[in-house]
Amino acid sequence: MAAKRSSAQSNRSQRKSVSLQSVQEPHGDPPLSLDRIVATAVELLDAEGVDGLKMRRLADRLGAGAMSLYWHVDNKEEVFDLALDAVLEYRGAPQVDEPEDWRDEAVHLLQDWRASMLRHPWSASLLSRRALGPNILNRLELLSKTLSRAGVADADLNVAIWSLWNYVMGATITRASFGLSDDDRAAAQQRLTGLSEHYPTIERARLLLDSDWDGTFRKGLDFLLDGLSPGQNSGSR
Amino acid sequence: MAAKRSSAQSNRSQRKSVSLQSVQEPHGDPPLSLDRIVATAVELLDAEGVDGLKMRRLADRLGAGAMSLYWHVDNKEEVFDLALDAVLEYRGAPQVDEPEDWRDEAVHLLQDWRASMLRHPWSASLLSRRALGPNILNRLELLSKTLSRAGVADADLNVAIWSLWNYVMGATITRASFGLSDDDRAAAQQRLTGLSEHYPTIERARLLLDSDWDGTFRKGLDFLLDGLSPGQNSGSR
DNA sequence: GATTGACTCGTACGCTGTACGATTAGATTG
DNA sequence: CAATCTAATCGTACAGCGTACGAGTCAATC
Repeated sequence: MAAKRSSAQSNRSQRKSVSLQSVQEPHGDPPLSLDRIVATAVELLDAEGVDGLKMRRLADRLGAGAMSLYWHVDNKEEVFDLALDAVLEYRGAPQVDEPEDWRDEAVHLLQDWRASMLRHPWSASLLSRRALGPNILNRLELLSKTLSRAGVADADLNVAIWSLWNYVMGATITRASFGLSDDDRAAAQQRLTGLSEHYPTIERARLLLDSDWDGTFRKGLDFLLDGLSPGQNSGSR
Repeated sequence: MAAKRSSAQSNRSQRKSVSLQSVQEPHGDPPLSLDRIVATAVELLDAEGVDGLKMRRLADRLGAGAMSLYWHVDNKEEVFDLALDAVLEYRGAPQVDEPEDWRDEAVHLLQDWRASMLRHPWSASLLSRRALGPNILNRLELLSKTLSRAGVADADLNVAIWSLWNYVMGATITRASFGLSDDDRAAAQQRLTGLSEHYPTIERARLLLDSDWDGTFRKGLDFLLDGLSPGQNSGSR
């Protein structure tokens, strides 16, 4: 009998980030591993949402017993944390050292961030946990570097990063929680029409109705970047 | 025996908004009511967090049997939705019709929004549910009206509202999930110092460390408002 | 007095996360 | 070779959860 390794290695920050790519066995039941567990958890979350992830079901999908998971993982919470970070791996081109347009670079970084999360809508609702996995930190570092190279002073970097982060996270959560499906839009329409008398301005703005979410996100992002770069020529680009 | 009224009235959008104020009985066990249930749920959430809210405990606090709650409420989810909206009631002065500085008004509205949620940190983690309660809608309407009176064209209103909403929600969730306590900050410090080699720019920005959250929020908000009001004089104010 | 409808609640069920300890298989050691 | 150790798996069991169901209470109405 061995002492569960959990406490010995539950130092999660040290554990190398889990990749979703590398797990592709042809058939049979390959041995359990953290990578397989996380990859399957992401599958399950994609298919059934946050409430659909149960330890027994996860184990079933892996062809394993439920309790076998606990050798690799401390508890269910950790599965969530790992799944969230796994989904946030950045697969973009490594930054070059040429100046390039920093603004394009920042926009691309942030749009990709949002898109990655919207591909797995459950990830937005997990954001409230204080999990700074390596992939999140990596994205933050890339963003910081971009802004820094753009000439943002170290003293202002904090504000700039947080503003952009906040905007992206808010937009993503909002987008993920309001429907991606047409049914949801219909429901929203239904909800709002009855109340237009109490909320006339909301109705005038056509809030929530036939919105171009991606375009709205982009426009707002540009506004924010305009504000953040007072020196630049803040055209609408 | 009566048919549960649930389905008949679970038309939540019609139900008048629940107030936290009005529930103050000296002692004894006043009869159950939706107001009391929601108010007590908020208490319990404040004290124990999201995971601390169990139907049995909620009922205990109310001096009632667990199943009695289900006469007033469809399920636990609805308790969450109602608690979230209850906490978002706006207690500010009703808007006057004088012009006033629209920018100050908007800033005040958004700061109050954030502050209201930070007073109940669990509320941030509930944001991912698509619950547009009356109090949220009311705040959105106020914000819309302010922007509209400031001269924002109806066509741009949608973007403006969502940008501000996204920013505020992102900031609030981030602030609520990263620590309010000193222990949390110490932990963050601990986490980051080991990794400074991998994330040098993050460290230079002193991200997450001894940050003035309120000030950062305010500054970023100003940047966003600068971007949103291209016509105005976009001073640092 | 009988009936009704609003409201309360005890019991029970299915499901959850996971503690505990037995079991196995492979490597290491004498 | 046998003995021992370590990593990994999993069956069983338990406490706690949300809530379905139906019986119970009480005031208002006929």
